[in-house]
Amino acid sequence: MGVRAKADPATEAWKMVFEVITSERPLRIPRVAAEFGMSPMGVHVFRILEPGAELPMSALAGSVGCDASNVTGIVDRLEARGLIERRDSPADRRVKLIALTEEGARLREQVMDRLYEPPAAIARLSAADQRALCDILARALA
Amino acid sequence: MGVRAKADPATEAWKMVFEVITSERPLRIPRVAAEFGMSPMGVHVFRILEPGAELPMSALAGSVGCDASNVTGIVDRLEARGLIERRDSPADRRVKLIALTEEGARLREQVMDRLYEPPAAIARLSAADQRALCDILARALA
DNA sequence: TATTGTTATACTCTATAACTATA
DNA sequence: TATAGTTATAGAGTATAACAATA
Repeated sequence: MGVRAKADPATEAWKMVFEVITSERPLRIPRVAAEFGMSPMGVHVFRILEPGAELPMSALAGSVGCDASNVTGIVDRLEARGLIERRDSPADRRVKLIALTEEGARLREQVMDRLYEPPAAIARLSAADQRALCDILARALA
Repeated sequence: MGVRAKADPATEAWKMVFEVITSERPLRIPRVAAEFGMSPMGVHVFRILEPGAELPMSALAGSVGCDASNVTGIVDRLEARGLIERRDSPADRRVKLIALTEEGARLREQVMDRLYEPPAAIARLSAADQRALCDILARALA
């Protein structure tokens, strides 16, 4: 190929999204996890588990993208800290539903605040650019 | 606080950047790494190590954000596959410079192609949105 | 028979500390 | 003395397979 052609706009945009994420050292999720004494997977679980919601462990495994056997340990550790609880499902006695405790819901808010704190790259944009970015990404995720 | 106020544009934008990344399952870097039989850290090293460049192992440790003792193993595995090589530094006999081999440079191109392949969320945007996204992110990373 | 969650196990990745060879 | 890289080691996270309870 020799001299590389300039990539198309989609690829260029994705490259820069990538750069925004990876330019943070340490990466956001491990950093926030360490800050709260949790594992990165614990943070993922928190993100998925909204206050008031109940999720089967199998659903949790699917959402965080790891094996079900792994979820047992992740849930064990969060439950030992009183942040989440296992509840019996009324529909199927095999499944256990996971939900935040009140303390878990309080901690979740703090964790999410840190997770969603915009990095320098985003923060330094003009308000107009930030709003335009919102609009475009809203369409991307629609 | 009760009902949450709408977050400011910077936070909203960052949340959505986050969503674009984490909506891919499995996550991009582990997925591409597995595809090429590498560890995620191997992919990070490839990303940092441009063809023709030579980097001390300590610099590599800093860039990928892990301990120097860890780099030894990461480099060992890539070197065993003939993708990178250790070279003696002419300036300091303690340091070893890491560089891609020709085969490594070829594989790097394939790995980068997969890494920078835009996800569905970005790909489905209009060309105008993609170009606007490029412009804004270029300013974010300036 | 199939599925949910658990346990046992082995493998990978990681950081810490001790070591070597240089500086 | 300090630094670059290595080695030894132990801890955390992970997936696989076998298991118990339930469907």
